[in-house]
Amino acid sequence: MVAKLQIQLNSVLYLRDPQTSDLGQKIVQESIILINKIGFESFTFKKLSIQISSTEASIYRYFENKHRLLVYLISWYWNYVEYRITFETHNIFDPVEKLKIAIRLITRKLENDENFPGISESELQQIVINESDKTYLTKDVDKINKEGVYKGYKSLCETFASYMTEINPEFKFPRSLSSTCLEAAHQQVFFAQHLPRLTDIKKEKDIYEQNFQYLTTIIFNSLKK
Amino acid sequence: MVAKLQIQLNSVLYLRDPQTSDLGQKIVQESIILINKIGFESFTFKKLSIQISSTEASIYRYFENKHRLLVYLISWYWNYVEYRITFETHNIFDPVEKLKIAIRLITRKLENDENFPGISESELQQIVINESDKTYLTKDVDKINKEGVYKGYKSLCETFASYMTEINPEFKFPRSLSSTCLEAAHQQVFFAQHLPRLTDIKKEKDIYEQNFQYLTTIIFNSLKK
DNA sequence: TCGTTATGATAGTATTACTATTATATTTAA
DNA sequence: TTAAATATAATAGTAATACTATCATAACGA
Repeated sequence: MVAKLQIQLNSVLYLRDPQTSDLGQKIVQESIILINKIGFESFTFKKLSIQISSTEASIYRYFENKHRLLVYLISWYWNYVEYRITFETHNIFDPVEKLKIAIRLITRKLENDENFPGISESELQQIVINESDKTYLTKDVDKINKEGVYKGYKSLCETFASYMTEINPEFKFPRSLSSTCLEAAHQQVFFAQHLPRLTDIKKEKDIYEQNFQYLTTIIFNSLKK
Repeated sequence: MVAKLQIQLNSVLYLRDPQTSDLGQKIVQESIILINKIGFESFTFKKLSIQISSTEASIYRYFENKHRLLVYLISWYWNYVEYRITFETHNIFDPVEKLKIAIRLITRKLENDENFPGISESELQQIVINESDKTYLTKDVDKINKEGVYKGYKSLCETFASYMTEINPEFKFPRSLSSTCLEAAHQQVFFAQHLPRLTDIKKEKDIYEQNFQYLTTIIFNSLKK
């Protein structure tokens, strides 16, 4: 591939676009590593600034606060997943096939993608597993939702729902089933890693394959007429 | 009913049992109201102490920190739900019936239960919707899990799973489907309230009835042989 | 080269999440 | 009934957090 790709994100997600400067890219890159390492609660701009040999004030010029930075990262991830789905389902017309590809993509262990240097997709995926729900589980969901912050996730959810409706137009809960499964896709991995009694997925075997089997089972059974 | 009931919780959930003193009960009661009002992130022991005309230090004698208090509240809730399921399924032997009763109980809007004065079940249910995932989405899940903090939730999950296995012993994912649905039960309400494009449940109609229909559909379809 | 913009350096503030100490009130046990 | 134990209140203190503000300097672009 020759052309450079870039995930274009809604400008409400940042104060200054981190993709346009060295410091910005460093903030994104290193925040992924640091959040993964110490967890979002313990993560602070102060600690990050030390990591990247910059200052708190400089980071605040890019992101309003650490929650916004998390939303930015998670949003990048969902946009990336949707781009991958679009790419992989191109020229495929059977909705069952398309849905399977999409399920595979949300359950697969991500490898780092050379098309997007500076972002470690595999580490980012772990952040999605551990922290993504915190993007919306906040008292000001409504406020930041109005700004359009969750567009990427909604769009992905609608993509899934549209495949489901194609498969069975009578099915009454395509969006609910999509959001439930998008959530389950990372939740089940979290449970396998930390609370094994809440899942049948065994971390000794291939978590991702089992998760794919699980989601395929419930989705296609639910869609049966 | 004459006998007084009490939900007996694992003693690792508190430093001093709040059910044994006036102050303790006030802490629990008012924390439910305050967390609901301002959200868990903004909630502090300082603010709570003002609300109940006590002091921060006194609250710290009951709970190690605010996260533990949240875990206590959510744990109380799941234990309560399991008690209700046990009660309502008593003398019922058809697993399909039992599962339906259980689904009804996790999707129903709770009314305040006179058997447990001092706890507003309806407000607590809203906390479950908004904050419950934060009990385990923390860097020290493994540590506090070892202490047995999540026993109530696991037990409830296993109850659901056991009904599923009774219905279809070949079904491979009873625990996963149970945890997915327990999570979906509050997630879908949250989405209906704040991110409607992620769900088919409309907040204009009866959220709880729709949610019951949704979960019943996917559970029983998934369990079909 | 002048003006704009980005970054760094430094300082400051209110709040948070505790811990510690002491005084006082209440309960219980001998 | 009195002494001892226990619970709570009152107060103070600390390190860290989540910012905001100011100013100097470096780099960059027209």
